[in-house]
Amino acid sequence: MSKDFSHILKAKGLKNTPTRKAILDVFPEDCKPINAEYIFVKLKKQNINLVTIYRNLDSFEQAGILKRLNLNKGSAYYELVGDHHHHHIVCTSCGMTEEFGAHDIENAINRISKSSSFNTIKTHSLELFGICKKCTLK
Amino acid sequence: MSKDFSHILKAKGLKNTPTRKAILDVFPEDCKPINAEYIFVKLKKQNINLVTIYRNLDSFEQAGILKRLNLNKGSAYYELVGDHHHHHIVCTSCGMTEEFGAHDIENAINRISKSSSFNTIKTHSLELFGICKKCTLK
DNA sequence: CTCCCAATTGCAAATAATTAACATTTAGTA
DNA sequence: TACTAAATGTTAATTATTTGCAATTGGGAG
Repeated sequence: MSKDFSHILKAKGLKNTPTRKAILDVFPEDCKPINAEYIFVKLKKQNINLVTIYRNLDSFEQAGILKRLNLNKGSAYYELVGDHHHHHIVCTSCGMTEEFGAHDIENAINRISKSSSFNTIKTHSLELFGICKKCTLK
Repeated sequence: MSKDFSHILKAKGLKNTPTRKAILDVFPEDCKPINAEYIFVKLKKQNINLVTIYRNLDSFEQAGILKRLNLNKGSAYYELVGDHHHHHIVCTSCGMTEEFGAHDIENAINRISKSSSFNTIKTHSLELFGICKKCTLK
């Protein structure tokens, strides 16, 4: 039961192609971040070109459907823009990620945005890096 | 009048080579982040190989002399690890960066680190992205 | 002070991630 | 149904970074 993106695409002036539907359907509801290669492998039966995936990830980010993350993993990871804003903790050993959200951090970021010399702050990225429990035991 | 890194290198078990001194001397005192290419160009008279720069940036990061940043710029930027912990606001139009620091954010991050399922949090990254005043006027 | 060796560097080539150019196809409207 | 801008496929180029290996060198042992 995956989300229907057709009306969102239309609203953003993007055509509703089978390829786009397939790519968006790969994104897990739980917001787990994935990269272009992951989508490519998942859809290899459908013979979708990797270049097309890159282009669409970019379009979807512009359209506000996806958020691009900096997880220090060598490639760009994306997640669905959901209703709850959150950030990630990344295990630098196994790559596992976990979400967190915190109102006080968002409030502080908003305050800093206002006091900066920038006119507009569009987005921010916040990631924590460490070693998860499983990797600590190894 | 640049900082003397020789004793820091020794303490970290790294040899004190002219190449390393030259690379570290390129880093501005004001913590402005720079990338490998920037160092390469600055030192082109000294004919230092770009590969050597990459290798040393990595060594210096391991040694805690440099911090690697995710500024969404396509290449990795580094800055000297100074006494004052801070973060960056990046202009997505011209690339200009500005620093900021905030105790409440650091406190919140420490609290989240403790409440996460991770055993150890080693580092974090926080960046704001927006449009600086100059670029807004264009 | 000299020798030695692991660490460092240079060089060439390989990888990995992403983007560009251009021809072909197709969604969605007229 | 026909048309056109947008989307896709294909191939090749670019950019950032890493790897393997041979040559060099910093800095301690003797």
